[in-house]
Amino acid sequence: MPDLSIDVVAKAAGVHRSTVSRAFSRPEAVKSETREHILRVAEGLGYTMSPLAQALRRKTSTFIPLIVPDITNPFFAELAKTMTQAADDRGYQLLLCVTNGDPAKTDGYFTAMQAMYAPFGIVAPSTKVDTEAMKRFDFGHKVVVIDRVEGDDAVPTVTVDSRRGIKIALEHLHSLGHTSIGYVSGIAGTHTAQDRMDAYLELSAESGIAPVVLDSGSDLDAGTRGAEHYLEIDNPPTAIIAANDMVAFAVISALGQRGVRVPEDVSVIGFDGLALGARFNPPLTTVRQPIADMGHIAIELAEKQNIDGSVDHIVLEPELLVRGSTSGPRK
Amino acid sequence: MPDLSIDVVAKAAGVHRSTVSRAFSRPEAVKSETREHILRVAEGLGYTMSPLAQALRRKTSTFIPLIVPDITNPFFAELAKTMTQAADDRGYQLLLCVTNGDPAKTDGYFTAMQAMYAPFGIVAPSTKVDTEAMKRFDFGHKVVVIDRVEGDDAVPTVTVDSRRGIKIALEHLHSLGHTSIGYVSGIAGTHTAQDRMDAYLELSAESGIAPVVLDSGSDLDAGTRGAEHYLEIDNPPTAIIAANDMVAFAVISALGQRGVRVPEDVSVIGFDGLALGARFNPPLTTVRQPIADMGHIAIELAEKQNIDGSVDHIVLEPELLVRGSTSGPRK
DNA sequence: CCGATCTCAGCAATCGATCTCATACAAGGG
DNA sequence: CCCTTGTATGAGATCGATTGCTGAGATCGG
Repeated sequence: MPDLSIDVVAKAAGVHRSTVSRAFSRPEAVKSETREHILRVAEGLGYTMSPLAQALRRKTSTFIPLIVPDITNPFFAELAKTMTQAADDRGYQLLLCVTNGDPAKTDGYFTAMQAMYAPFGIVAPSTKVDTEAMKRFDFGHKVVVIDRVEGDDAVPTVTVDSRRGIKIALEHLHSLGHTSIGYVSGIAGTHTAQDRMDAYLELSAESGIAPVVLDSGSDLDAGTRGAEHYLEIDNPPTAIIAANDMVAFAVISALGQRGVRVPEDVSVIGFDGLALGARFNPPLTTVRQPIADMGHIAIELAEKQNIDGSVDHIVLEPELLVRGSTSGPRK
Repeated sequence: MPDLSIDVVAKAAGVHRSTVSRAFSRPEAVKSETREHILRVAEGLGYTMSPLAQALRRKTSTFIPLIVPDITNPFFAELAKTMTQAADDRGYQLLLCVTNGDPAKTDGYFTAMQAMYAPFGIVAPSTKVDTEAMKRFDFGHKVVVIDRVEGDDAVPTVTVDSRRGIKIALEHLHSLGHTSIGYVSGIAGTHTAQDRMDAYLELSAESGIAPVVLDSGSDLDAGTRGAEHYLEIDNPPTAIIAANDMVAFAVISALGQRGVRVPEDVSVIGFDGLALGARFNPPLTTVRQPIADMGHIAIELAEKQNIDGSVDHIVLEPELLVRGSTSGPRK
């Protein structure tokens, strides 16, 4: 196949390459008759503009990186999915970047994103470290973060109201009759994880209930340890809040292996609202984050900032999703 | 920040830009003394080469697209994870492309990959359609497929031996004492899904057992329907093979909601070996695919083809992963 | 009928690198 | 001492697009 450059099309259409360029990217600048002819010729040749050359010349592209720590984590996978959609709804191409928790890679992606002239990027951080990496780059390229960011109001963020989410979970459990409610922490390091934990502690205190933190670890084994801890307690709670759905899965699994049944013996509620939860055994009751909205909003925020320089911090409302992992306490 | 082009570095180092270029990409072509000086200067300036400009000029890049139908599916997520690693072990940058099952998007990614001068691409197809899309592009850009491909030996592939996997599952179940073993199909359309189903049917026939296909549907609800079907049968099988782990999850979940317990009432075995399975309730016994190997091999195959034009078809061995979802039949 | 205004398309420089070719200088052979 | 050979760097065209500037015609009012 002969390389399809703009010049080839220009020759075929009998015009200059600048005209072809304009036909594509500035339709009003070329007589509509000519334009249509060019477009037709291009179509016939199967021509598409080189995003590379375009980006190089324009010093701006439509590549927008989404930086996530671990695509294997369904939360990020769902985020990636909806963001892909949201991105190309607006004519962007999402580039999924997975750091696997390696800060060096985050750095790499940031410089790559500069080099690719990305107009902006989205970061879903696993740790607070990531946001520090951002500071090492003086960003003409803007970034929006899907999490809360401490001490740096200059970066737009979108989060779900952690406190509200925990409150919803607590209320649900209370209404079911639970009075002793434990907590298993999720991946540490993120602000949201911290916020959820804090909310649990505060809210418990407020309602005069002694908090029972079964595990505050940072890894996926928190669930297993939480379950073990649960068994060691003399008067174990009748319900458990897990910091996120993945932890909830792990808790239920570990509990199950030790003969504790959910929700018969103990209720478990998660936080995230993963689609996967519906197919868990039992289907997971959880606090749903509007993941799809978060994706769209993140992109809107980025665009808005690009245009008028405004920096917003959007906080979304979570909602309760009752499925099968919670019920009244065993009497 | 002043735009960091190769010329800036060249000036700063007091050499011509060609020398800088060579210092980076053809180290042996420049006096080591000069080279080190240039590298030092570049380092100090925080300079990195523009992958865009590089690709444009070289007509080849290190971007390699991985095209998957659905990143939300943990199989593809795990594949993506290991391939990211495998890719940049070899100096490539993996670009994750999600089609969401939309063939039009697949096309889009193919043309994008041409435009980006990707040296090759990896496709993990959801349907046979994808491979047809490939034919519409005459590929100077080569593709390797993670699946079997029908009637087109020209494209390298890597797969797991489906028949062997099903056989392993069957043998495991037999050894546990099961004689009536049902099957729930997975996502249809892929060759592997077809192969697994065929293998089940043939192998059952060979051992003189009547196959019981609980569902042969193509979507994620196959699990639910399979469970319903299971309940309607007079003499239901004592074990079920699910075409993949996700379906196994769904089956177990649906069964659980209907009061059927796994493995007490019925054993269930999956196919994939997802990490998630270890945290399911109960932990899923499954036939493990060496996903990480598949990723590495896919890239090797692509490179090999690029070099000597060879087209290989690698078939990997699956292995049994016994966890908690299988046990002897209830007597 | 003429100059002013407006459209529309061509020209050429440019983005940041690569690569072929040419040049400069050093070393080695006869 | 001159010519060959080789090594190390510089010059400049090029990849595929964009864009400010220029000029050719068309339109229009007086």
